[in-house]
Amino acid sequence: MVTIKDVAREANMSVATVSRVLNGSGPVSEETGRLIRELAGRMRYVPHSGARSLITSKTETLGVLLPDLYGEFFSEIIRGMDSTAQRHGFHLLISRTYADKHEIETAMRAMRGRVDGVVVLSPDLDADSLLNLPSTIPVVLLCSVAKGNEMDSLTIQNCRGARDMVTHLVKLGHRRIAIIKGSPRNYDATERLRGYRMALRDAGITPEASLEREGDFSDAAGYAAAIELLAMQKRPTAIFAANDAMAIGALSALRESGVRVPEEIAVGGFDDIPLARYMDPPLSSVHVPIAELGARAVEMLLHGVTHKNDHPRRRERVSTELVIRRSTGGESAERPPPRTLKRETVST
Amino acid sequence: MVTIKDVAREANMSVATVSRVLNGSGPVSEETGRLIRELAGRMRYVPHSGARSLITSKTETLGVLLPDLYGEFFSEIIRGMDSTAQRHGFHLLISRTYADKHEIETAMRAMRGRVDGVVVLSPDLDADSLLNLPSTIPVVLLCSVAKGNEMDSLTIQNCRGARDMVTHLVKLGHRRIAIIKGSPRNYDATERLRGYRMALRDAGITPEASLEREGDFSDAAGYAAAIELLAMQKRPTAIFAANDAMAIGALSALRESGVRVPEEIAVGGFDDIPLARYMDPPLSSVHVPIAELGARAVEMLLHGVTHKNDHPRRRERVSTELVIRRSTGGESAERPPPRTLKRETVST
DNA sequence: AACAAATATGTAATCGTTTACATAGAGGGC
DNA sequence: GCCCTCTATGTAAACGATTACATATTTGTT
Repeated sequence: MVTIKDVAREANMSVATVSRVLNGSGPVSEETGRLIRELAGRMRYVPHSGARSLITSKTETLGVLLPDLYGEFFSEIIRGMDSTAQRHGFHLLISRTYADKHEIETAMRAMRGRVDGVVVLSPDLDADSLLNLPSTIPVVLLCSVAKGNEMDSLTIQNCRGARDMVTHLVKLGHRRIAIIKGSPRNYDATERLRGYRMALRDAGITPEASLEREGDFSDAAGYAAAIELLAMQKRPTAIFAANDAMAIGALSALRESGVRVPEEIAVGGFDDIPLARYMDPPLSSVHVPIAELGARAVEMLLHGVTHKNDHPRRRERVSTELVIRRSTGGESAERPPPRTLKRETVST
Repeated sequence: MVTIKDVAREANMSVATVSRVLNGSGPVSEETGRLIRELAGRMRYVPHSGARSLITSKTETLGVLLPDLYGEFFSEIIRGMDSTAQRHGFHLLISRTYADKHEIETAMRAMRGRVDGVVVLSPDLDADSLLNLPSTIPVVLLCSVAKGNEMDSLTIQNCRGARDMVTHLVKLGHRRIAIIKGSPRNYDATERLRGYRMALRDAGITPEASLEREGDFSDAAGYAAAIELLAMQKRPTAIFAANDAMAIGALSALRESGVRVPEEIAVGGFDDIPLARYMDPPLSSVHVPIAELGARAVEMLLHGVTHKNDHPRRRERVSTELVIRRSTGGESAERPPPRTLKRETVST
């Protein structure tokens, strides 16, 4: 593997000069510059980033700690992060962890010397507390807000989004609106529940415990909860699932039970995953700009990395948008399946 | 940031001893070992991996070069890679590129000194040729087979999978079976086309150009192709889409046109993405074990990395499996939406 | 003509590790 | 008591870059 020394020898120059040419630091004669650049190219010299980061104490790499989550959310958030990072010349070191304190801590240490900063996605409410340990590198906390500590955080406008959806249902005349909740330990889930209750109160409706069903963001949970709701004497006329996966599970339960959506029961989800529009009926949801979330997290992190000294900690929130389709029967329903997709879906 | 020197000073020992303790190399007294380990833990010492990799010339990191692809495929393959890598104590450095020669090459160099090996997912047939440059580190080529060079490759059993699906359609009595193709520059697409033709020939049917429609793996393309097929005087009785996204697009075109599936036209896809089973009717497809694909790629790469000297190049292929649901009306149709999902879908 | 300033280049220290080699004391066999 | 072999530790040289400082050459000012 060719090193800077090899190039220097070949060019009859010192390594310092080569380094200066390649980094554009310090003065060099035009001729020397050309020679060395040409030589370096021909010899396929690429600086060893480990060596470089050792002396500059910069790695130009950002760490990403993600819980073991699946599907569209994962890929979208990485896309947002990577494109932003790449635009700034940074790489992404990705690590999946279980969202538990110990694992996160282990992963954090493993990143030492490899990254200039870390984005931690920690929807598990417990996990954030340990993160209070003063980290030596900048950290951005995603989908969770750490209590009174020293890192940036970025969250989804969960409460507002849920409130919008439920208010939408209320406007359609629904009074008995059920919710299929997420895990009580999940930050997003608790916020969405808060928004649900808020919207009901806004409408003068008293939240009712029997209409709040446990769930865990899985489609199986959505299915089970829907079955339970159907068994009630006083059925709800609308169901708000705290995420689309559960909404889809619920839809399939309703279909099996011969319940018409939205005529007998309206269904709304949260996330607006791509398949939402392909459901039958197409699922109304709360759109979350996932890639944007990732992009913004990296931007915040990069600011922390480059302005380490003066970087005021921030708490931001990306906004959501209500997307009305046929599953809630709203008047302004979106047209049936769109012909063009913003983004191409590539199979393999 | 605490270094090995700090620990050594605190322990009144030389850095060599500390290094030996922490790496379990060389002999140390039990007492010294305990002392240093305890101290290192308390001081939160973590070795600087850059420095370490400089001297050992190992990074314990694998690079992953992915085209800008979306959705489930991306996250699943990363999952498979990461879990395997983690099990071997390796990290993943992920970079998205456009699948073009220049970009791939740039990304490859940027990885120099950062990784011990690279997995390159290069479905674009052109891109593989440049990869022939003798890379200094091991490379595993995914979803593409490089011509007569020196890297491992791992592909999907595309041809066989497509053949199985089409044969299944033939067995149901179909004779006029259309295909919605992928890009002719895409390796998976061309192989699936090959499988389609093979199955037809096996059944004594002559492939017909008018039944082979262009597509690009996007749902929009599937929709458009289906519309075209419906406009033919002699409509096909079955459609095989080269991936699920196009199959879903086709389904929605058929629904809009009031064509019953599978009674009037049967539809089969490829990939078996998670939403396939939620379609109406549930979509028959060819299951691709995506996570496994990623896992196997990393395994091959790790073998190349650790047995650098004697590592015979291999060409492997992961097998697919036909999944019959209602969209092809096969007799042994899978039961309606499964109640439990192997993997939990977490929203955020 | 002399000297300062600017330009081009080289020398060597440094970053945080690992590790080959050196050293020193302890134990054992004769 | 001598030598050999362990065991435990220290010393210092790498690894491949960057960069402060030194040096030599050129240019410009007076």
